[in-house]
Amino acid sequence: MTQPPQPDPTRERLLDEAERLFADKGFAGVSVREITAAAEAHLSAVNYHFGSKRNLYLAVFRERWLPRARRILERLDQLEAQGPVGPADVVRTITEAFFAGFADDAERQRHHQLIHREMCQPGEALELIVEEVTRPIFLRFRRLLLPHLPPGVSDQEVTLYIFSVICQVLFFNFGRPMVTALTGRTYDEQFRRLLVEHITRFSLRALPRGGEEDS
Amino acid sequence: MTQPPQPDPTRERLLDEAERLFADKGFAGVSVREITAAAEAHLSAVNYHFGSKRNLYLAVFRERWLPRARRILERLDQLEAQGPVGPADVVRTITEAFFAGFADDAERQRHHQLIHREMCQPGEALELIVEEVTRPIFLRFRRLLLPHLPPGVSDQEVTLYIFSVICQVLFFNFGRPMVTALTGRTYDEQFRRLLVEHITRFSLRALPRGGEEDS
DNA sequence: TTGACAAACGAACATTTGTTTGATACAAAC
DNA sequence: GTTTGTATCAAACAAATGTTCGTTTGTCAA
Repeated sequence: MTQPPQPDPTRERLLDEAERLFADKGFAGVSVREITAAAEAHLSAVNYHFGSKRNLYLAVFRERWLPRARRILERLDQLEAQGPVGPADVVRTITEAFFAGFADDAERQRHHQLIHREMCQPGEALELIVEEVTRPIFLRFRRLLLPHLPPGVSDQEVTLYIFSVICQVLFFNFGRPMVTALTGRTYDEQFRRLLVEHITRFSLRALPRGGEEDS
Repeated sequence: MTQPPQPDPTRERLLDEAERLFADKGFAGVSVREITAAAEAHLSAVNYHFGSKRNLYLAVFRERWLPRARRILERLDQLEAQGPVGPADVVRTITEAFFAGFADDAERQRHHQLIHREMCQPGEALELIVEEVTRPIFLRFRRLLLPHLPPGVSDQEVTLYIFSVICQVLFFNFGRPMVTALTGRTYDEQFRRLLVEHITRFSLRALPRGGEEDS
């Protein structure tokens, strides 16, 4: 009674294992045979279900990555729906969404590794991401923030501010190996809370204050 | 009279083209044949001079990437040598070093793409980078910053602060495709100056002020 | 001339690569 | 039963992969 939505088990398994392996080793670093073996599917299953290896890669973004990213977007919509909120709520919500808005630690890691790789080597997937996720996040962020900014702040300044907030969230997620190497700390629940706290406070202190802008 | 240092032309050409191609397409995305063709060298030249493809990759980091990164380090040493400086000078110097401390735009792009890829998929090269570059930068940054921080600030807080500054510098460099897609701006001289200005002001406003720390 | 050495070369090695083809199993529809 | 469509399978394809081998070339020293 609880399994009506099982459209195509092997197709789903292929997507799962492909996402895991693509995140781990990149597109060129994984072979179709490796994927099909991990998914316990036949070698030709990839070309049968997706047409080509590259199409499978794009399908991972369309059918796995984007839906997850849209959940982050929804959090901002929920925040916006509940009436006027302070800048602290805005920054904290978006930061927490990136750090806690996933099923488990492995999923969050895969998610960020995938976009990280795509930013390394911009392809068709990055256009999808920018238009469907990044730009909407920017729009909402800006809309939520504007009421709390002094009148003198330019659009450009707001854009750069948002970049500086988002880039921290991204970095502390996909720069994990470096953060761990330099701090010696593992990404346990406690450390994640600390990071959210830090990014929020840091970004709030840096909020454009207006009046001091010249040169 | 101007070419005494030419130890091994083809070896140098291999390193040059390998760096360019590895930065562009990643380790697995480039073939030895592609590298040797670009360097106008023989196919077996890679194995002759470096032993293997992976050794060539590591040689790129050791003989190209690290020396360049050390020049950034030297800028901090010069700043430290010239006596007491304010936090604005510290942040601005390190930011400018990452944005302007390269021969040309292509070199800066390659440089950041290489480390970006290595952070994506940590390998032997990342250990080199962390120990030889990242950690020393952190140490100098901390040393230069400490005199200007209120007494209540913890070591951990300083570490996270430095991360948040550095990650902006890195992001605006290797997140270029996304920044361009969202702002529509190209990375010309004017925009780079604007970014340095933004990161500096943003980071200075966010400087830990002490006294407000609890919970 | 001879010897020694580093570099480049041509050619091949055995794997691995993504993709294609044709046959087979199996279900539901007619 | 027959047909139809979907999924899986074995097998093979041509192309590309990293690496190795033996030879040749050029250069400097004895």
